[in-house]
Order: sequence, then structure tokens, then C-alpha cells
Amino acid sequence: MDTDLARERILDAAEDLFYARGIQAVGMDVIRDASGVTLRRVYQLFPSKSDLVEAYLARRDTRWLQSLAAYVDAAAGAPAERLAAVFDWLENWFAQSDFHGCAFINSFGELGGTSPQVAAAARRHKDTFHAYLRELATAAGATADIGTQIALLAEGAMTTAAISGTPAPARQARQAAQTLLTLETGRAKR
Amino acid sequence: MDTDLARERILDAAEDLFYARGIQAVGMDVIRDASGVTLRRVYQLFPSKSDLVEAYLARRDTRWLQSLAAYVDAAAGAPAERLAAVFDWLENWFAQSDFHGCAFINSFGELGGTSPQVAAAARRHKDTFHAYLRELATAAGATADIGTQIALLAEGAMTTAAISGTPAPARQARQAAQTLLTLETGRAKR
DNA sequence: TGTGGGCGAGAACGAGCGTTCTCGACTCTG
DNA sequence: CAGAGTCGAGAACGCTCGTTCTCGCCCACA
Repeated sequence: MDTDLARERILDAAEDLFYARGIQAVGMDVIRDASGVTLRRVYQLFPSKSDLVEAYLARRDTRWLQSLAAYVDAAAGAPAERLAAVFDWLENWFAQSDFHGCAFINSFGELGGTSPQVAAAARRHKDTFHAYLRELATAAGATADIGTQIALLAEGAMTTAAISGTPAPARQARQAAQTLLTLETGRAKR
Repeated sequence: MDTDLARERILDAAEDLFYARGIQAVGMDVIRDASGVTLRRVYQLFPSKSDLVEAYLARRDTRWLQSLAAYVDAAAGAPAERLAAVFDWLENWFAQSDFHGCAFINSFGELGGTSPQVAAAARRHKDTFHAYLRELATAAGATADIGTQIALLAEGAMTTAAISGTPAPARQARQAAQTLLTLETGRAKR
């Protein structure tokens, strides 16, 4: 098997398992079984489990943000609608059967207290996400602070959807975000 | 040593340690050392670690909500100010040196995928908290939906404060909550 | 004073898991 | 064909940790 393919299969298995069960609950042997890659090669590609965890988080970070941005770019053009599209994307995500909350919030909750690398990965991911929302907000004519407030709504929707098990928080957050944005940009209330 | 005192010392140690480092990262021997209670008595009072985890979450649930309610009750009377006081309380919490996010969000992220008891405890806690915010919102003349939206802001502030390490999200969330509430109750924008 | 039961301190046990090693088979090269 | 390197499969190692056991001590009670 190709090295790149092995690497991909390991990361695929790691992502599925770490995300579904938590990082500490998944042993390297389970990743071997799920990926079909021998333990020896796993350790050649990722010298330790924490390297694998870092790679898992790094790949998920870029893919998650890219998927979101692609969805937003595909949404019809008005800046306010682009912001609303963020919450539509979140709702789709929340409704997926394997949705289990934000991988970074989960990882931070699990290992943030003991692993500086995991804590830093979560911080970077959230920084990027919040900066993206601030961009969308300012493009829609609002202040960056409104973007920050909308980011809080998005974060709250993620944790609430995860814990409650329903995608409804996405709609609530979307509506609140629209209210904040509409008010700020001075348009009439619906 | 008194049984009740031993129980309290164990729970005190468990809360400090589980909250700071995560549940799986803290062994029973560490709880023995921190509490000064012998392993034998720990297991007499809590037959397994998961029993201790459940007791930890249960006690933290009631204490957290009681502390919040007491602060809100002490705040000056107008209903809208009571809601704002929630975010003042959050800001105080976030600024504490041992703040490490919401224990229930953290526990859910760590064990929600493998422990139905932990997942249920998180769900109950968040249900209660959100119901409380809906009460405060309706008492302030807004709809229950506004209360739900404000709950999302509070949740988002908790995770963002934890990951970013600053208490600033409390103020942002407070301002957004005020905006939502003010708009809804028809008062003039500041 | 003898005795039995409970307690503290710490060892011990057994399972899980991260990581490495062994062994046999296959491949590539001279 | 010979030999050396590489790889897959799985065992093995060492550590951690949840849980239980042992042993010596103390105290209540006859």
C-alpha cells in the first residue's frame, strides 16, 4: 500500500473514532483495525499518538473551515445572506447522524487541561473561525463586535446542539444573528 | 474522621481535580492523596469511579445554579437587569484563575460519546440552565425564544472564554443579550 | 486481660494501552 | 541463486490505573 494512502486511511479512521468516542477512549490497536494499516506503519507515519492527534486536529481544522467557506460562497450573494448561510451550514452539520459537537471543543474539554498542543490547536481553530465571522459581519456593514457576538451564537449553537441532540439551536442562533445584524445595519425589523 | 466529612473531602478533591485536568486524567490514587481519605473509604462511599463522577457532576450542577441564582437575586430589581446580571456573574467566573470552562461541556466532550450517564447529566444541567434563562427572559417581557437565544450566547461565551483564556466574551454576550432583549421589548436602541 | 472486628496504609492484582520487538515471508540486487 | 533489507502479523513489554486484598494496629466489650 502506498504511503500516502496509508496515511489517509489512518487519518480517516482516527477522525471517525476520535470524534465519535473521544481521544483517550480510542487505542492505537483500534485505529489499526479500522484503518487496515499495520501498527508498525502507523508508528512510522506518526511516531506517537499525540502526533496522530495533532494531525487529526490539523486536517479537521482546514477541512471544516473549507467546507463552511465553500457553502457560504455558494450561497446567493448579499452579505447578510452569507452570514445566514453559516447557520444553514451549521444546521446541516448538526442534523448529520454522526454529529457529535465541535471536535475542538470536545478535544479541549478532554485534553485542554493537560495537553498544551491540543489547547493551542483549539485556540487556533476558534480564532480562525471567529475572524471569518468578523469578516462576514463587516462585509455586511456591521461592526467587528457584531461579528464576535455572532461567533458566540455559533459556538453556543454547537455545544447546545451536541448536548441536546437536536439541530434546532442552529435556527435559533440564525435568527438571533439576523436580529443583531439587522439592528446594527439600521434596516427595519421584520 | 466523620463519614460526612470524608465524603465532602473526597468530593472537594474530585471537583478540583476533575475540573482542572479532566476526568480520565485523574486517578483514584490522586484523589486519595488530595482528599486525605483512604482508598478503602473512598470505595466504601463511592463504589466505583463512575459513581464518584456522577456525584461530582450532581453537586456541581446544584451549586453552580444556586450560585448564579443567588447573584441574580442580589442584583437590582428590573427584570432586564436580572438577565444582565447573569452575564456579570459569568464574567466573574471567567476571570477566576482556576476557570477552565463549563464542567458539563468538558465532561460531555470527554465522555459524552462513551458514557450515557455523563451525557445525561450534561443534558439535565443545560436544560435547567436554559429553562432558567427563558424564565428570566419572559419575566423581562420577551418571548421564550429570546431566552433560548440568550442561552446560546451564554454557552458560546463559556466555550470561547475557556478556549481563548480571556473573560471578554462575557461582555460581548451581555451586550448582545441586551440588544436582543431591548429590541424584542420594543425599547429604543441606545 | 483476651478477642474479634473495623480501620489505615500500602501492596497486589488484572486489565488496558502506548510502544517496541520478533519472526517468518517476500523482494530486490549482484 | 544467495543474502540482505523490508514488511505484515501479532506477541511482548512496561506502565498506568481501577479495584481489591493483606497486614498490623487499635478499640469495644466480656
